[in-house]
Parts: sequence; structure tokens; C-alpha cells
Amino acid sequence: MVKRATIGDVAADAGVSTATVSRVLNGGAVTEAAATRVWEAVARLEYTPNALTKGVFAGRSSTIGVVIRDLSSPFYLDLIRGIDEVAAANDSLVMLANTFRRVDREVAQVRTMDEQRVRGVIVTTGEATDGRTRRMAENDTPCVIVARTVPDAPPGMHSISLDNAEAGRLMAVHLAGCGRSSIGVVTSGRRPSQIQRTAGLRLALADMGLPLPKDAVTVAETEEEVSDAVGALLARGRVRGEPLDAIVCTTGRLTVAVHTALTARGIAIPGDIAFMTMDDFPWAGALGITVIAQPSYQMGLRAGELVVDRPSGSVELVFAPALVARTSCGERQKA
Amino acid sequence: MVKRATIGDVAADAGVSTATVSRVLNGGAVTEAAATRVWEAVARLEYTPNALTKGVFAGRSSTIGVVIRDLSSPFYLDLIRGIDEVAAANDSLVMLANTFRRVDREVAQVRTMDEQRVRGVIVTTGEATDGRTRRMAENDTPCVIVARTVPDAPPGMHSISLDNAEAGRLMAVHLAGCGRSSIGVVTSGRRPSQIQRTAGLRLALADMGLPLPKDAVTVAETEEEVSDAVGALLARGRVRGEPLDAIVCTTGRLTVAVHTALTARGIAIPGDIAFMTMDDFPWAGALGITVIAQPSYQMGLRAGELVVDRPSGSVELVFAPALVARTSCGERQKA
DNA sequence: CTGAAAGCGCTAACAT
DNA sequence: ATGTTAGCGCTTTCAG
Repeated sequence: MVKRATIGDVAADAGVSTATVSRVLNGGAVTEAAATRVWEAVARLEYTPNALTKGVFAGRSSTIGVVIRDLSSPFYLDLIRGIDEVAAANDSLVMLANTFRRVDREVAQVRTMDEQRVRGVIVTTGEATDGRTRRMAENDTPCVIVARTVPDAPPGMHSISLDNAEAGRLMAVHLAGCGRSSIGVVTSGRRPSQIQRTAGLRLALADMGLPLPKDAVTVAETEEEVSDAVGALLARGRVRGEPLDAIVCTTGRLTVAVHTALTARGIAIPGDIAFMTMDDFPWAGALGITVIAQPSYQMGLRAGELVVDRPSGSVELVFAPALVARTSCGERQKA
Repeated sequence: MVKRATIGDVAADAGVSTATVSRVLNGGAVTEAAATRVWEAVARLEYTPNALTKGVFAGRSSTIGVVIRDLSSPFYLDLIRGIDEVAAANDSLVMLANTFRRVDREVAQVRTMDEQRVRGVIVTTGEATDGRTRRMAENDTPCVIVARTVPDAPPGMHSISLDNAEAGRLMAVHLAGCGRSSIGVVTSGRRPSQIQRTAGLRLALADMGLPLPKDAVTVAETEEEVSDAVGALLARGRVRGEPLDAIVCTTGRLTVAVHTALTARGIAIPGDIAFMTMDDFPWAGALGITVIAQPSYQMGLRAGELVVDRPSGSVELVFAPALVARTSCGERQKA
């Protein structure tokens, strides 16, 4: 094994002090002659500076920590791409951790990021990590909480989220506009974003005189549970003699599962039932699925910027959802 | 801003030396009484150890570096999930960098990983970074090159790839089995994996007496170029009076684009033309698209293990592709 | 412009 | 079992 050259080796090889080497590497006042000799030594010894040591001295590393609940969701992929874009533009790297949707891991991963003295963290975790992130903010480490707002956030702690109630409203209006009146919802549970979307949907529906009874909303945590949830919705419609004419999914994570549950039962979309869901995705166009899109890439960009730019105070960014109408709700096509 | 407590602060608060603190934190011989006082001090001061410093001392950090060419490809997402799984199981983190398909960034990102003194790197980069990774391997940093093999790899430098020729062969056999004989190919260019897949396809086709002329293979680097490539293929068929009855895409990255180009022209799949592509993806089932799947998650797992387990010598892992037959090639359905 | 020396926060001998 | 001491590789005063 070849031992790595240290700054001391370079200094010795170039016949200068380590201070001088550090100066030519980081831009200080040095004579041209010295600089040349140092660069030659760097090349000869294949010197690669140790970023860890720099970090120790600076008190923090230059990498951005990102903690994601579910790497397989397309929303998060685009978010990460946005963050990475900002990181790359700032000679920074992204340190990534997936929590596999487990709270204990969320806490552990955020702590690890803190231990790594990251430049800032961007997390999609729940309230369980708020104690830690608050403290990190106090310790001068910017924190960005994605996908929910944070009450009484201290300076340095920011949030980026979607206007979820508006997302729900958009769904209601679009469905009503497509002539649908008996709507069923598949949602994924306790998270504030999910609840707000359903609430926004219900409210807008009510405004139009369309009720959304409690049992028209079913919860599915996992893809496996989706088929049952859809089945329950369908059965409810049959019993009441008021068959469902639309199904809404409030999370992009379960889109495939809901779509599959529907088509597997031989249900035609939108012939039998209209379908719309959250988050745009590459195949949505090909499949004609109408969605409420989040600007996930933009959100990643802004999250990265909050870490890099360190605005004073606490900033709360709420993004607007956008309807992308296709054909899955029986939209009447333009001439 | 609250200043972070150091190990010295904890030691002072607990009335012991820093060495003792270090021992209770990392497991050494200490009296119960001392340990208790230290843990109390840790809690009181909200001490969070500095992983950077540990890394300096150990000569390397505990994070795994991953350099990806194109974060938007589903193959890489699954690869990352596999790597992250191994990392999480080893108290490690993943440091991620996207290169946006630019060679200069590949080189820069791999260098940055080296500077970070990562535990090991997993890269999907081209030959341009081989100099650096070879040196890293010599410096005792395991390197795993994904998606191509490496000639004369030194110890510590490993490769994980797909049997691309076999992938091409599987495509040829399947298409022939579905009664197709005039095949067009959309490929994405110069990379060895692409070339090998096309070569494997051509060879197997030739064995069955089906030629694959040069102009039946078109290259598209970007999604924008796909439509033209598909158009050229179609036009060629018309001119020769031997219309295409199948189109093959050799990269998962362009699947959506090729599919869209076909359907946008009003071409029925598989009625008019059979279609198959590389890499399975969540919606393939819903769309009935037949694919050659790579075990991407498994590949990520193995890549992570190579970094963590540090086998001596150079290991070269070649994974077998698998045909996932659906309906897009006009497969005759089983009774 | 340059070098000597102190120190960033932590670990690991080496004594005691 | 515990404290003292010497670094890990680098940056940064502070003299010269």
C-alpha cells in the first residue's frame, strides 16, 4: 500500500514550510518561484488534500446532509437532484441517508449528520427530530424541514412545503368540472400533508354541495394495503347504491398501487371511474394520468440555497401545486 | 449562537480527563461511577461528538462515496438504495454526487471523494477517472466500478456489471420467438455496455438467420434525439419495403422517450410494432412493457459489501440479466 | 513573503 | 482504572 503524501511531505519536497504550501493551495501571498516548486511537488507526490482535517479546523465540513424517508418516491428523487445541483455549484457534496420510513432511524440519521458537522441539513422527517434540528440551528447549522411547516421555528430553521389544502381544492374543482360527484380517497395516513390534502378536498367539495363522508376516505400505509383500501371504497359505493365515479390518491408513493388495483379489477379509467393523484412522474403522460404536480426540483433548489445562503431568521416557503390535466378524469378534449 | 461542547468540556464537567471520556464513549475500561458522571455531563452539555476529528485520526471517514452519472435513471436509484442499505447496516453514510453526464465533473467528483477520505467509492463513471481510482485503490480505498469491467484492475479495485451480450441475446431470442424478424434498435452511443448489448443482439439474430444491418441501429444521446432516431428507423423500413416489426431500446434511460415517440406517431404496440427495452421499472407492469431486467438493487448491495468487506485482490462481478415478458412484443398468452 | 509554533477536537500509547 | 502526553493533517497567528 502506498502511503498518502501529507502537506508536510509536499513542504519538504518543495523545500518550503507547511505554511507556504497551505498558502499556495488556498490562495495567499507567495512568490511565483515558491508557488511553482510547490505545485511541482504536489504533482510529483500526487498530493490530495485531506478535507476532513480542513473541516476539523473550520468547525464544520462542506457537505450538505439530506435525510429522506423514502428514496423510492419520485418526489424525493427530484428533490435530491435540485439539492445536488446547488451543492455542485458550491463545491459541496450531498450526504444522503434513507430512513426506510422508520422513526428511530430518522432520529439516528439526523444525529449522525450532526456528528458529521454538516454544513446544513435538509430533512423530510417527522416531529421526532425537531429537538435535534432546533439545537443544530442554534449551533449555527441551517436546517430545512421539507414537506411540513414547523411552529415557532428558531432562526436558522426553515421549512419548505406545498400548499396542501390548495392541492386538495384543485382536485375537487377538477373532478367536479369533469362531472364527477361520488369521490373516494386513498390516503396514506397520519402525516400533516396527507391530512391537509384530504381536508382541502373535502372543504372544496362541500362548497360545491358534494359531501365527502368519512368512510369514503381509506388509509393505506403500504402498497400491499392499497388493494384492500380500493376494494373497500368500491364496496361502499355498491352498498349505498351510489357507485363511486372517481378515486383520488393523495400521495405519489401509492400511485402505481392504486392504478394497478383499479385496472386489475377490470375497471376502465376514466370510463368506469376517474382517477387522479399527487406528483407528476415520467410515465404520467404516456398513461394519461391527471395529477397535481409539486415543483419538487425547484423545492430542492431552494432547500439547497437556504443551506448555502444562510438567511437570518426563519424562512417558511410554501409552494403552489399545479394541476396537470390529462385524460384519466374523462376530461373533455379541446378542439 | 450556542457553542458546541467538546470532549474537554465534558471532561471538565464530569471531573475526569478527556481520555476517560473517550473511553466511556467508545467502550474502554472505566468504573461505573465515572461512566455515570460522564454520561450525565454528556446529557447536560448536549455533547455531540465530532465525527470529522475521528476521521482525521483514523485516516479516513466512515462514509461511502457514490458518483452517479445520471440520477434520473431508475437503475441508479435502485443501486443507491442497495448501497444505502449496506451503509446503514454498517453505521456508515452515503455521500452522493451526480455528474450530469459530464466527463469533467466525473473527474472532479471522484477527486472530491478522495479528498473526503471516503471509506470507499462506488462509481459509474467512464475511463477518465480510472487513473484516480487506481491510485485510490493503492491508497487502500476500495473502489467499485459499476456498469463496466476494468482491464488489469489492481487489488482493491473491483467491478460490477451486467452480462450485456447476454442481455442482447435474450432480446433477440424473445423477439424471434414472438415472430418478429425486422428489428430496429435505438441505442445511446459509445459506452461499452451499449455496444455490447447491440453486439449480443446482432450476433444472436445472425445465428437465427436474421441480419441486423448497420442502419437499423440509430443512436440517440438525449431524449430529444429519440424522436428523430425512431423516425429514421421507420423511414428506413418504408424505403426498403420491408417494414420494421420491432423496436428495441438498449438503455432504460430512454424508454419513456422511445415509447412516446412510437405512440405519438399512432403506432400500436405490439399491433404494429413490438417494443422491448432495458431495465424494469414500476410502471412497466401497468403498461405491459417487456424488459430485460438488471438486478440493480442486488448490485448496489454487492457494491456496498465490496467497500465494507474489503476483499483482497480484485473482484469482478458479472450479473445475469433476466427477461420479464409481458405483452409489448405480442407474446402469446398462456391459457 | 516566509517560517516557527500553537492549536482545531479527538485518540492512543505510556505511565501511574 | 485513570491521567499525562504526544500526535492525526491542516490552518493561522505572529515574528521576522
